[in-house]
Amino acid sequence: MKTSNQTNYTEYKLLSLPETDQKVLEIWEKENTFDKSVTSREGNPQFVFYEGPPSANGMPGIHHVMARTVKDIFCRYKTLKGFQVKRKGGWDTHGLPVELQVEKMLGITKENIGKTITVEEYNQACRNDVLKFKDKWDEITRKMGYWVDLDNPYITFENDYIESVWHLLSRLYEKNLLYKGFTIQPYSPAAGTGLSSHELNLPGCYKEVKDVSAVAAFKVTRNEKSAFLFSGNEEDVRILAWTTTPWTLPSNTALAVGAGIVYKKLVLEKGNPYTQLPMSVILAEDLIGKYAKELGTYKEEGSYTGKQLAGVGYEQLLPYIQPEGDAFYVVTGDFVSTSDGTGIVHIAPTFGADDFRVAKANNIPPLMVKDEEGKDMPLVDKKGRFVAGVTDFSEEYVKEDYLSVSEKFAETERLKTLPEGSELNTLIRNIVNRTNAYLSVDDRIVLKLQLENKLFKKEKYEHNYPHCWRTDKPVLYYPMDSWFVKTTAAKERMAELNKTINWKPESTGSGRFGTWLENLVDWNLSRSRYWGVPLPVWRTENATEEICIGSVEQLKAEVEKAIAAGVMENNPLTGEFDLHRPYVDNIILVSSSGQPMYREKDLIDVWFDSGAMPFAQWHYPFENQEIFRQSYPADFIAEGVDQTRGWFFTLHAISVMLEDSIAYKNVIANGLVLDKDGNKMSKSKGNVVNPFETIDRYGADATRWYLIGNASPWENLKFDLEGIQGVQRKFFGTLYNTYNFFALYANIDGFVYSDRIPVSERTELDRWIISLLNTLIRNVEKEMEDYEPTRAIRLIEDFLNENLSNWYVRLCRRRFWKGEMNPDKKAAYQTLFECLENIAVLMSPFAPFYSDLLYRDLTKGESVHLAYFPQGKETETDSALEERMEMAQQISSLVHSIRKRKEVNQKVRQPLQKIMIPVFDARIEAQLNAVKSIILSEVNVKEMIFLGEEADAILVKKVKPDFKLLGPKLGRVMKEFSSIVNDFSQKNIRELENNGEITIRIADKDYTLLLSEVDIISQDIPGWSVASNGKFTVALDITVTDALKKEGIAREFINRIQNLRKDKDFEVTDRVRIEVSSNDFWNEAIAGFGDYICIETLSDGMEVVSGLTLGDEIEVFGETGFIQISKVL
RNA sequence: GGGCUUGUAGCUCAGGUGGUUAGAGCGCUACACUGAUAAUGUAGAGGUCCCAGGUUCGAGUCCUGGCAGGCCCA
Repeated sequence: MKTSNQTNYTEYKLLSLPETDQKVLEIWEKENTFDKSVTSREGNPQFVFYEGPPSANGMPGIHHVMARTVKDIFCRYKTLKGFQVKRKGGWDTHGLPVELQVEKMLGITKENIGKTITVEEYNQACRNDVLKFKDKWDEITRKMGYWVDLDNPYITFENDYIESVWHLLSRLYEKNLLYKGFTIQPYSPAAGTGLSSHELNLPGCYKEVKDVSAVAAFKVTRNEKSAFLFSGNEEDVRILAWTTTPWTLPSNTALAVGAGIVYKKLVLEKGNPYTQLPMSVILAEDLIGKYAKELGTYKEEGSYTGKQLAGVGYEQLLPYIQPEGDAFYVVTGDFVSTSDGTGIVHIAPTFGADDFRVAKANNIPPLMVKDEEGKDMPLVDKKGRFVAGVTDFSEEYVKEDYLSVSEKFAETERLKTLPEGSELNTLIRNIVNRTNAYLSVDDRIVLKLQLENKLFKKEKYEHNYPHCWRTDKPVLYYPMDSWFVKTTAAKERMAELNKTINWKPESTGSGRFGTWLENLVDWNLSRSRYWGVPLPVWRTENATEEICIGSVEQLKAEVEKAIAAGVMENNPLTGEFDLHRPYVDNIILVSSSGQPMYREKDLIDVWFDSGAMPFAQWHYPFENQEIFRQSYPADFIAEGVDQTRGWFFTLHAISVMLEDSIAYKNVIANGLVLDKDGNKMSKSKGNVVNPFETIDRYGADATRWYLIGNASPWENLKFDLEGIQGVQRKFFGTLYNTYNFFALYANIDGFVYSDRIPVSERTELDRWIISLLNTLIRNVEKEMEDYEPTRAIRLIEDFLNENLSNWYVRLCRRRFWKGEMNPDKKAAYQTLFECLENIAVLMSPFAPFYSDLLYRDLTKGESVHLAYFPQGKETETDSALEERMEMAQQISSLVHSIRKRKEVNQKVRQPLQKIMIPVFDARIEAQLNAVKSIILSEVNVKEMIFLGEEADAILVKKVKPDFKLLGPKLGRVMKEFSSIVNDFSQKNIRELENNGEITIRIADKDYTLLLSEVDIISQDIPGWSVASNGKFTVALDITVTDALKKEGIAREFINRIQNLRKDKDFEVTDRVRIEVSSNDFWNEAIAGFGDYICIETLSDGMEVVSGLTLGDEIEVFGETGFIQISKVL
């Protein structure tokens, strides 16, 4: 009897993943495991990972756990593979969200900055606030097991970081890739400020408003380009374009059509609906119905695609100001649709982003005038008023909402007394006097069009329009000064290099990112805010001279020059200084001609900050040049798919433009984490998952495993806590049980892993699971190299659950608990040990805590995270063995299904005599023979018989046509053919088998079916209980002979005795004596199988005692009696 | 409106290059097992593969067009 007070392998009472987390975290901290995982790879090739910096001014969410799990998995995996993986952490600290949060906290708006609070105080508040939740972030980082170096992170607000960013900007500047231009942006004339897209997305910004809309009729100029539009000599052909902002019509310089849209020319019988002057109109075919009333009766004369119309010129609609350059013709634009309007869009490049873009692409100039300083400005000033040149409406607000009540009153009075002299004035006077109400500029412009035969339709139109959240007044889209990075200059190169990046999923790279690159516009860097990296450009007031600063050193020198020139008094860059506003704004430099230069007030887009991190995290090029070169570009990055146009883009753009290189070789763009019903998580819905609670409750490993295992990271994840519970139970529970099973018996037997038994000397089952293990190792490696973590996880799960636990351990159980230590037992221990050890390594990137505990429990050595990824050995892989074990599983399953049929109803405990399997293939027969004993013991049957040719006659067979072979050969008669084959009689089948072919006649045509073109399976064996799964057919002999019955009874006894041992809390190793009351029903069975029962139940003896009434009452096949079990001391 | 993406069992997901019984897990039902036992096994029920066309002898898979959800952008 084996006694063992040494416990080599820790046994556990229950599985608690949160406790495991705690325990392992303590060990990691004590042993500096993370450090070691990096230092132990010193001198090995590097795997370069870039951390996309999170912003610590908000709490971490479950989606951050998702993103960071993805990052962590590959860094740990590559460490296992022997790479050195340094992971420098980082914090993103600038940007609008920070500012807005601070403003909310302080109860101020942007207007207060510089007034009730100084820029200095404001920025200090931002600096204090931005790392507010750093502790929480550090905590989640630690708890989730994300290994990243948080001791030396890069922080984007630090001077060193900013200096590197400046350096990059100055290099762009030197390459002429940084310039000042303008772009159309939302602008609030009432507030006098531009609005960010974020501000436009504030709730309540978009409002339903009623504006006057007009369909204007643009008169086509008759020339060779437009000749095809004209039929009569005097025809007046007009292009109809719709607008909801008539005030932009004086700025019109083009008309846009959709290249693929079909347009019609209609000759109107009654002419212009307002003036009745003869007119033909052009509009989209799809929209003709909308204007039935205005069109009246008409004759359709021409049909053209937008493409054909492109290039046709027209007369300027409202010729107040002339453009500089060639304007007033039709162009195509991809944004044109036929969902409303006329299918033709009026283009005012100064007041619409699409307009600006399409005009620029077609070299059409915007309508501009010169301001007092001689600079270009649009026809509307920054207060929202027309310039003087728009004579009819000079200095009038373009939107009624911009007028105050008193202004509106004064204007109304003015309109009532407009001087006579024009038809328009008279009309306006009359209307205003009649209604005694203000008449908007839009209304009056429409009136003017109407009088001039240029209006086709007007109506009040209700639509959604953005409003300024401060003033509640409508926003204008207005050209604003901005600094740009000329990304268009590198567009092709970016697209080209993008093709060398391995994107997961591929479609994000080629689709979302690729098409974005194809349609790239210049990168607008400017932000008119306070907390961010200041644009390092200083300019003279007349903008003739400027300098872009690329280092602190350079700035110091320039300041010294300025001091020498008397522009500045002292140098603020000595001692401690800050490169933020307002300090840099106070620096005035001097130009080479001696004029003072002031800093351009803009901050740069925070996305530039983060995109600069490959350089700036090392304070490159001012320090760490060597380190930078070694860690550029990155091998791997991962962030949410929402970063496609964010970080993924800015990294790529900066790298391509400055280094002509990609910034990252592999990138995973992970999807969103939604709630379990597929809704976006939001505070207002109250469906936000708290990652701290989740991890505390289920453990980091189960959470990580679930996040990755449920679906590929780039799919959206419907996050369901029940899913984590499932992972906990199914995977970790099984693993824990398997380990505990091993530990229990290994401790009893005093097993210690040593002297590896060659796999070739182990049993079939051992060799099988080792073979699968090696296959698993290779496949996990393949998936991980392919950045497919989900597939890898599923492979591990499948191996553990289906193969190791459900088959290997279950079938091998008795090898572990029977008898003394012997080579077979040792082989079983070694095999199970090897499986568990390798699982620990394979799973460690995903479940870093439990895997480490398991690994340490098994090996008594160092952390699993210092281990190396195992070799998937071909020599220990045996695909024939894997195949035949699968056959064994299938056949066992078939036998089980027969046993439990109602008409059979024989539990597995009842031994049965034989199964028969029809086999016509020698190879398969050999395969089955090799696993025969496994099948027999699994299904508790004594013999397995193969029915070969000799039994041919009694088998009922079925023929299955091979569609893949026959389809191409037969073509359209395939269907009929297969139904004939399916209906083959046994005689037909025999003929096919004997002759190797058979002739089938369909529609007077003969077809030859070859034996090789069908699968023959035996479907039934008359008189037997049979089951078939398409591949195998199994017959079970269900006759229970007397001898089998006795053996069944013996096994019932074993069962009862084991139960009682358990009930009585006997130790697994305790030996017992048994007495059973005498009963004719079972005495013979006990006599015949007594030794067997004793061996199975660790009994020293079993006696039948007449009239025994001591012990426990038992029942076997309906017969009752008593059994007494006593421990042998 | 555009780009990308998803739609397969009640739920979460698999389903190279088209091939005739469409799979797994969870859940459900039934049964078995009882020295892995707060575990385990087996079987069963459950599907217009979002819809409509098309290509094909044959479509969950390929093509076209819709519908619905999601993300990003305008």
